[in-house]
Amino acid sequence: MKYEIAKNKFIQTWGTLGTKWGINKTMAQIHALLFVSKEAISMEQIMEELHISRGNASMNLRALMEWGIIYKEYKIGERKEFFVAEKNFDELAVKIAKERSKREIKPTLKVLKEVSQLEDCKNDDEVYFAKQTEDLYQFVLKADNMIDKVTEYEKNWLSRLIVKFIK
Amino acid sequence: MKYEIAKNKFIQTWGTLGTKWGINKTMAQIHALLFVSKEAISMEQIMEELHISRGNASMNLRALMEWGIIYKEYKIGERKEFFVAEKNFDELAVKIAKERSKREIKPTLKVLKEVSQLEDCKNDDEVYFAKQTEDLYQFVLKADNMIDKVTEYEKNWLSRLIVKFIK
DNA sequence: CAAAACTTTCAATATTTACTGAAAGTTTAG
DNA sequence: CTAAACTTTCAGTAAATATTGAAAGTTTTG
Repeated sequence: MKYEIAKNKFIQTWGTLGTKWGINKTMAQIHALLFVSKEAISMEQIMEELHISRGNASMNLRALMEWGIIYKEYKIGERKEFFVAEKNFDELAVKIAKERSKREIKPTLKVLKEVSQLEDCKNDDEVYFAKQTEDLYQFVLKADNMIDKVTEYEKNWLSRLIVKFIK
Repeated sequence: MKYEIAKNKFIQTWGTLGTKWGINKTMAQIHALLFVSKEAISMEQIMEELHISRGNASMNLRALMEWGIIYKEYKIGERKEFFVAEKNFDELAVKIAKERSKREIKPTLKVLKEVSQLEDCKNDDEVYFAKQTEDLYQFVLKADNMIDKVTEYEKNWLSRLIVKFIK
């Protein structure tokens, strides 16, 4: 496959994958572009390569920086800002996992805890609801704690996890 | 909190969480409703509780069955179909993980492999692209294999994983 | 076999989500 | 200080996605 075709295909595929996981297409595409770029690139270049507007580029670059998976870089003698992606895979996975935990899992846990504490469980339906939500709370909590634990201080956590599990 | 309020809040929250992970709101809400219901419930009841149309209910029930996380049930003397959710947490997590792997990860792996095989890498950019996509392929492959491995025959895999990791 | 009881389909429509682009904001250079 | 170079914001619009509802399909019953 030719470079231009391959690069474009990669960017499109990563964008599509993003949408299926609740990440907007442009955000995923910008990440893909930076991820395969050896050099830091400017907003101008991003707009051009992805055919997107200045506003779109600006907003999604900010979002990616908030996720901590791309960084700003300054070149001497240049006024413009340039961007680079986090290139370490474990670091990337850790940051995504932590951010999603913070944004989505933890708020959900809070609600699960709330709703599982019913005032008074008169009938079977109420007892069952309380039990199911309580159990779900415990399960999600356990999974989320594992994310915290595994990603906190570990480098190469994925490899270590695999080794440990296979044993 | 009162039962009706709590139940509604749980359904809404689960629906919202779904949308953030690329699952449509109604699908997640139907799942939530069935998940906290002791008895199997009919399409009619689902439509009523969630205020959705017949078509919407029908399509999302089918989707949930394709994911293997809800089941049809028949009651004697009743013409209607009733539905129940998978209530085992490990089973639920396994099915979701496998389905997402099949639908999203494996197709992505295929593309990653393709694009990493560049015809000829003349310049630095091309070499870098090939390296990054190849490394990404390996990383995603490793993660996906772990999902396969962990979910294939194991019961209580999450607990076992935690125990193994903490050791 | 016909009608009743139920489910599925899908074109039209509504809703949600993302994107644009021009104006406003900010920083740097001279 | 102010003009140039650049970035951000956000109201309006476009695109993507989900939902409706009525018609078509299917199964069961008498």
